[in-house]
Amino acid sequence: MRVNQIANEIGVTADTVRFYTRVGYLNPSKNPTNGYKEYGDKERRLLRFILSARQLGFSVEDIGQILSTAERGRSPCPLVRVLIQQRLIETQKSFQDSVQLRERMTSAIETWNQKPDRAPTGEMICHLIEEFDHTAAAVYNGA
Amino acid sequence: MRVNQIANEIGVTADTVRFYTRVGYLNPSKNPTNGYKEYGDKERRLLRFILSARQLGFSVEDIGQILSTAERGRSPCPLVRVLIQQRLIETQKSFQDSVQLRERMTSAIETWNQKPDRAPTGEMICHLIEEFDHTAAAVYNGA
DNA sequence: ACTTGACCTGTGTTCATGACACAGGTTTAT
DNA sequence: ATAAACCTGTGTCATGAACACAGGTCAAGT
Repeated sequence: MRVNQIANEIGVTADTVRFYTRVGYLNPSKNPTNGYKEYGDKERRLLRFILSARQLGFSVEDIGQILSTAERGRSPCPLVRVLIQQRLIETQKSFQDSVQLRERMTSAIETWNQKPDRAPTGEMICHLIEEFDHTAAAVYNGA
Repeated sequence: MRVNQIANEIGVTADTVRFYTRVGYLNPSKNPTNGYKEYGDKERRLLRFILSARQLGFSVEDIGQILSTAERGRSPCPLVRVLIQQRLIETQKSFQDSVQLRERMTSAIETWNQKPDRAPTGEMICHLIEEFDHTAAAVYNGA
């Protein structure tokens, strides 16, 4: 099985398979006649596992730790339970960041509907952006 | 004004100031005796503008376009109105991604509370992750 | 046997946005 | 003068792949 075959079978791009190979999580054998990498059952199982873990928000490095724990025959489950808590916190944060950014953006768009375009001056580059920031700061300060 | 002074005054790190200098948005003069960069009023205004725009979700490249439009004396406002719509779409997407990931994560954590740790086998690396993925796929398929 | 063209491969590079490392210069205190 | 503390610019690193590209392979046609 070569890189494109396994990629198609699992439903990812060849570049993704190459990436996980490059970082050492997949260890295909090498066809000596042409140097092509040969992926087998073990790699298929590993790749599926990697994708499942990615779906759950584990980082590529997390997965490396999980895999190497398992390789040593130890249960990776305790580590997995710890790591997902950390990743959940990060996800909450990126969720909150997205919410707040979205609020700022929609608020700006609405405000800008009432405002004209204006050429830049020595003081202002884009009055929409600069004035909105003042407004937002004022709101934030409770003014 | 040197890099740390302007950075402290505006409330960012010196590395951030260096970054915007490197990409050419800030053009400090150079002290010929020691090679240090000298930031002045113009750079302070520019830096503030850059940060305001970043707060609104514009990418660094967006800001480059906005700045170069303004430099040519043209109003950047129409561009700004277009760009923020595009960035808003991306923000919505990252918001949705965060929500869905969070759901998967919390659902996994809850499920895992009922499950024991287990050592890896030839078939399984981490039964928590692999079994959760089956479950999730089944739910998704309406089973 | 040979050639053409289509497809495939591995390796190196790029993306975004700063943070970090580091060798050397500068300022302050002694 | 000297030592310590601090500052500077430049170069590299980080994520998780996607992309570029030179060359290899393989089937079809001649």
